[in-house]
This record gives sequence, C-alpha cells and structure tokens, in this order.
Amino acid sequence: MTSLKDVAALAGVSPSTVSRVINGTMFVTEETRQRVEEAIASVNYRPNLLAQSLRLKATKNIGLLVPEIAHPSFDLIVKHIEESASRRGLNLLIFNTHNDYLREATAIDMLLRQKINGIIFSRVSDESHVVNMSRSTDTPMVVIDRAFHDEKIPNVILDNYHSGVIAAEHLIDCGCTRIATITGNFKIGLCRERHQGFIDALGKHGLEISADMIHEGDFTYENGVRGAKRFLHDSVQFDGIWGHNDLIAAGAISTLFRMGRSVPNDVKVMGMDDVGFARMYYPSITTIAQPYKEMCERAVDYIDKLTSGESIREFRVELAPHLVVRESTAKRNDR
Amino acid sequence: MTSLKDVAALAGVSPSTVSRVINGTMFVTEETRQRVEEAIASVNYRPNLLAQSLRLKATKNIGLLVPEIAHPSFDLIVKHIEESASRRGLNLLIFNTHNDYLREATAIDMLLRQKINGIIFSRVSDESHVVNMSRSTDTPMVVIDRAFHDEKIPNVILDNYHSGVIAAEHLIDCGCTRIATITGNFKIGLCRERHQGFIDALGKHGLEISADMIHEGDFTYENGVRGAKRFLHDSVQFDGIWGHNDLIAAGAISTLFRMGRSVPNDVKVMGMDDVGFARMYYPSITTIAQPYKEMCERAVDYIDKLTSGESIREFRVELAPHLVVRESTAKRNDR
DNA sequence: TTGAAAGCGCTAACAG
DNA sequence: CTGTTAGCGCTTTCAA
Repeated sequence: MTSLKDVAALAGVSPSTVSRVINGTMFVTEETRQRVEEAIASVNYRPNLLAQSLRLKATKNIGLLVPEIAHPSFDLIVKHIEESASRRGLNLLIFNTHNDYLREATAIDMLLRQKINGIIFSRVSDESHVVNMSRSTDTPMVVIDRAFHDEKIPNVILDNYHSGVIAAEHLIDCGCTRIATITGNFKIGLCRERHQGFIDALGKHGLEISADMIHEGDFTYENGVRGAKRFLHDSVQFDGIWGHNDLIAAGAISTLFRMGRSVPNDVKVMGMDDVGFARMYYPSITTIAQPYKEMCERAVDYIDKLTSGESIREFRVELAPHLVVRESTAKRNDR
Repeated sequence: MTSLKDVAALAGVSPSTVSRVINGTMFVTEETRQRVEEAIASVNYRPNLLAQSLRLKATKNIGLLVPEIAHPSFDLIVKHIEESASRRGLNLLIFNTHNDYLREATAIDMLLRQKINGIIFSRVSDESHVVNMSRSTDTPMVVIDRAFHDEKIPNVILDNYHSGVIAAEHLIDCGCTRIATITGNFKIGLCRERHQGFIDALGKHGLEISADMIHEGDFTYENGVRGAKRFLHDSVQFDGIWGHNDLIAAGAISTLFRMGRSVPNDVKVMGMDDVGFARMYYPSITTIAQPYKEMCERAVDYIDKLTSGESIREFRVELAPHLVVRESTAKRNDR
C-alpha cells in the first residue's frame, strides 16, 4: 500500500507537506501543491483512514443499533439514518440487536473500541448496563424511537400519547362507536403511552372500551391475526380497530376478510407507522405516520454537533405524528 | 482513555505482556496473567481497535452497498449479511448507493481507506470504474444479487432464468392460458434472464406471448399499477400475470381489484422475491423465493475465507429459487 | 517467560 | 512556507 511517505518521496517534499496539501490545513506554494497533487494522482494514493483516526482520536463513523433490521419500520430508520449520515460524510456501522440486551452490549462495546463518533440506538430492555457504559465513555449516545419514559440518555422520539388520541379521534370521525384495539406489548413504554392516549380520547367522547376489546400482543402481523380472530370468536361487537402498527393492522384486515367481514365496509381498521406497504395494501391502510426522516436527522445532527464540540440544546426531542387517511377507514368501498 | 500502557504500568509489567495476555499469543505465567487481568478489569480497559487494525493492517469490518436500503428485498439482504457477519465477529458498514454509480464509487473509496476486510455489493450501472478499483487493491469484493452476465468480480446470484421457468410453469399448472407479465427494466441483466426463462417455458408449452402482454417498467409498486391498467385499458385478454417482483405483483393485484377484477378468481397473479409483506397481503402473494440467507452467507463466507488466506473455490455461485404457493394463484377464493 | 524497541500511517507542534 | 520530530495505541521481532 502506498503511504503518505511514498507520495512525499515521489514529490520530493516532506510528509507534512503532503498532509497539508491533502487536508488544506495550511498554505502551500502553488508550485509544490501541484507537484504533490500530481504525485498523489500518479500513484492513486488514498489516505489511510485508520491512521488518520488513530492520530486524531476520531473517526468518520457512527453506529446504529436496531432491534430488527428487516422490520418494515426499522428499515425506514436505517434508511434515513444512513441518508443523514452520508450527507455529513459519516459512515454507518449497523447492528441488529434482536431485542437482546447482551447483543446490544456487545455491539456497543465493539463500537466504543472503534472510537466511533456516536451511537444511535433503539432501546432494548435492560437499562442499567448501557447507562453505565455511556457514563464510562465520552462517546455521545442518543436513543431513537424506543426510549424509556425516564430515559437517562438523550433521546428523540415520537409523541406516542398523541398518536393514540389521533387514532381514536379519526375512528370516531369515521362514525365508529364500538372501537377495539390490538396493541403491542405493554412492557414497552410507547405501547402504554399510545394506549393511554387512545382510551383517554375515547373517554372524552363518551366511548367505553371494555377489556374484551383490547387485545395485547406484540408488533407482528400474527398478532393482528390473533387479535381479530379473538374478537370475532368472542362475538365482540366492534366497527373499528386500531392496531399499534401497520403489521398488526394488516393481520387484522386480512383476517376480517377471510372470516367474511369487509374492511372498511363492516369495520374500519387503522394502523400506525406508515411503513412502505401501507399504501400498497388493498385496501390501502389508514395509518399514523411517524416523522422518521426528521427523527433520524435530529439524532445524527445531535451526534454531529456534539462531535464538533457544539453544545446540545435539548435532552429530549418529541416529534408530532400525523394522520394519513387511506381506504381502510373510508366511507365505503366496493370490494 | 486508558491504554494498554496504563494497564501495563498498573500491573507492573511491560506493554508486550499485556498484549500477550489479551491476545493469548504466547504463554504467560499464571501469576502475571492474573495480575494483568485484574488490572484490565479494574480500569475497564478496552483495546483500541483502530490502533490494532493499523498495526495488523486488517479490521474486523466489512462493507455492504445496496441500491436502496428500505426496498423490501434489499432489507432482507442487509439483515442476512449482518447476521452472517455478526456470527463471524465482523461489523457491517452500510451504504445506500441509490443506484448511482458515483455514490457507489465514493462508498467504495471510503471503504478501501478504512482497510475493511471486503466489500459486498449489488451492482449499479457502470462497470469499468469499480473493476478498476478492485484491480488496484487487494481488498476482496463480491457482487451479490445483481451481477453482470459477464461479471469480472466474483459473484453470488440467483438462477434468474430458472425463476422465469418456474413462474411460467406454475401459472400454466394453475390453468392459465393467456399469461401476461410486468417486468423490471430490461437494462438490468437479471430482468432479461427472468424474462427469457419465462417466454421459453411458455413457448415449450405452446403458449404465445404477444408484445401487448408484456409491460416493461421498473421494480416498483407503481409499475405494477401501470402495467395492470394498461392491460385492462388495451383490452388485453389475460388470466395470469407474473410480476418481476412482489412490489409489482401487489400493484397489479390492488389495481385489478379496484378495476373490478378478482384475484385469483378472474386472474392469477404471482410475484417474486418473497419479501416480508408477500405473506401478509390479502390475497397472500404466490411468489418465487430467493435463498437470500444462503446467498448472504456465501458472500460473507467468501470474504472471510479470503481474508484468512484460504483459497476461493468458485468464482460464480448460482443458487436455485423456489416456488412459494399462496392465495393469489389459488383455484378459487371467496373474496 | 518477559522486556525493549521499532514501526503501522498519519498529524501537529515547533523550528527554521 | 516547509521540514523535523514526536507520538496516537497497538503488536512483534529480537534479546535477555
């Protein structure tokens, strides 16, 4: 591998001069600059980023940890984080934690050893471990999407309570009077918050929601299937369902059809996240969009700012969701 | 940051000894090892990967370039590559090329400068540039999924011709006699191959396919919509459609329904890739699964082997697709 | 079995 | 404006 030294020799200058030409850190005579640039070009020299980083004690990399890459909402996060990072010339190291806090810890460890600029992650269960890690290092960390309510690490999240309110109000607007819900796991804070906003809004409009209209599960399509089946099987009367994400909504919709109900004619269904397939589904799925792009931008920005010595403004950034109306809650559909 | 030197001082040994304890490269007296390990633990020491890599001229990282991260088939690739890499203790640097060969080149450049172990990528348009880059370096590269027919770089791909054959035969098995197709861009080699296999198989069974039954476009849902609309608008007679991927199939299915046709009753539709939502769609989508997991494993394995000095076996690995039958080509459906 | 010393490729004082 | 020098944190001869 040709090194900076080789280039220097070739151009007949000192290594420092070459370094200065490359980084533009100081003025260099037009003539020497030319010679150096020619030398660089002639051997197709590429500065070794490892050496540079070691010397500068900083890399051009950031790390991202997600619970599950191929999950349609996390792949959106991955995409936008990559975009924001790339725009800033930062490279992205990615890890799939599989919701396993041991993997999470291992990944963070690897990242810290590489002196990355910062770590963005979506929360897994165990708190203490990571908080300790973050305390023992000066590497910026920021939590995205899934944070604890009383998160000790800076975080940028969605206003989940408000999402629940939006869902309830939209379903009510659509004329639903018996509204059921299929939720994620209540161990996850944001599920509790979404649910709370949902029932509060329902209550405000004088709508009761009994225990048999709430199906708790997880963020999967299968859970949507199970929830809808249970409602039908238990002869629950309902004309609207909110699923805590679009996967759940899809599971509910397909199940309703398979069991002889029509969406939206017999029951309106809405989801949450506005993942890629929500608009492709038939009927297309009414959902609540998360401002993923902005969330990711904020997270990367936070790290970028901190890396360049700027001070942070907020510890917790909470962004607003917005409703996306589609066919699954439409008045009627000829299907 | 505490360094190896600090640990050495703390344990009252030389830096080399600490290094030897950490890497187990040589025998160290049980007693000294203990002292060293205690010192390491007491200061929570983490070896600096950058320094290590600089010294060893090798990292624990690999790079992956995909045309579009949030595309449902590439996120599967990302997921599986991450998994294979992680199993080998390798970290993944990821780049979204947006089908732009300039971005591709920039990304590869960044990667080479970091001395990553190898690069896995899905092909973008321009060949020469990357081939030159790969020639000028000893970094292993492997192309996955999208390769040129006459690829100059080792590659692991799907048998696309055979996919076309499978699609045609399945539709014929379902009793279709007038089969249309909505394809990806024929500039992409794999689309031509899929198509060739498709029409060859159709021909073998005595089925003609006229130009108006072929809608060329790209790998998007919208293309599926356009294709189906065109067929309907042009009053093409058809009872089966193969879309070159599941996105296209979904676009066709939803459009057919919206325009008063039923899938699979009036027309059978199948896709390709078996992306996440294919089984969640209603009707669930019959498709041709790519062995992504194995493809990714092979690609990472290739790099891993090459890094550790082993020799390569094959230059081109071509894996077999397999049919996944679901509702969209079922006999009848009560929908 | 352990230590001293050199060096991976780069940058940044410090001189000149 | 340019060169010399030291050193980032690690591994690895080479000697002892």
